[in-house]
Amino acid sequence: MVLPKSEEQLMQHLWKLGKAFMKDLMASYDEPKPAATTIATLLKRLQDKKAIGAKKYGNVKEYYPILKKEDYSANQMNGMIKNFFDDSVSQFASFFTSKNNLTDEQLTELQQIVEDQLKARKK
Amino acid sequence: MVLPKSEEQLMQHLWKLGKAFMKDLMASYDEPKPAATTIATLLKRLQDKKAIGAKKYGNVKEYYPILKKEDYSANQMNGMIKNFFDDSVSQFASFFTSKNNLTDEQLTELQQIVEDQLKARKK
DNA sequence: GAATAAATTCTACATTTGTAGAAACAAAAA
DNA sequence: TTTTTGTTTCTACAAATGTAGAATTTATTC
Repeated sequence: MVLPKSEEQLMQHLWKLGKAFMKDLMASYDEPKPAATTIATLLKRLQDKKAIGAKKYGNVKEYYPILKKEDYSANQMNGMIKNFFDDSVSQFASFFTSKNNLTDEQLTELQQIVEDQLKARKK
Repeated sequence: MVLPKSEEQLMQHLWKLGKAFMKDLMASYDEPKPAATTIATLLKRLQDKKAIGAKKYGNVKEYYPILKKEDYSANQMNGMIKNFFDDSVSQFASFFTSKNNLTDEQLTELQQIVEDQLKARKK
């Protein structure tokens, strides 16, 4: 599933909140906030796509994500890797570590992560 | 710069080719190939956006990327990190290494890359 | 219970994206 | 030099996306 930018943004808020009412979502937008009806439209579209669900309380609904952030981002990632790195993870890794996206600390942290990961697999 | 899917796809072909005439681009699409006019439209739009340039040879044009793949993908990547990993590169790295996107070999390779990178910086 | 406020549903519309036909054009082939 | 063919330019249009007003529905407050 690939969502348009505006819907993805809303999903980000909802993922962060876990579940939320209109007002919570509204609150999570920066100024200048979109019109409530704009958010409502996006919520409707996301429901149609089954990316989110809603539980009714009176006239008000509480929304919650159905699509998992992990799944969605893994997807995105794979798309990126495929398109920008010829499906070669190492090429990706190389790019990712060289561009000074990372501070020395982060790089050291990454080293640790990789090590742990390798250790975990050996078992 | 964020490009729509279809334009990005065309950019991928052009990045791979370096520079290309219509027929080269056409050739780089899998079956079922889009209509030539479809590609032409995308080329036009990309020119308007200054993502590509063209040199005229008679009635024919040779196209070349202006937007660099490295820049474009770095952008994408940063967007992903910001949106999906709270701006935390290490969180991203962690996700990235754990998802079994990586074989043991690749992970070892990454380890090497990180190490080299660190070593290079120490200087 | 009437007025107010928030959320929802319905409707609308401009812009962007995906896709391509028709016409014009120029290079190559016959 | 006429025909053919690939390319470009122009035009078009449906679908998706971004944005929101109007009307309606409830819940809440006076």
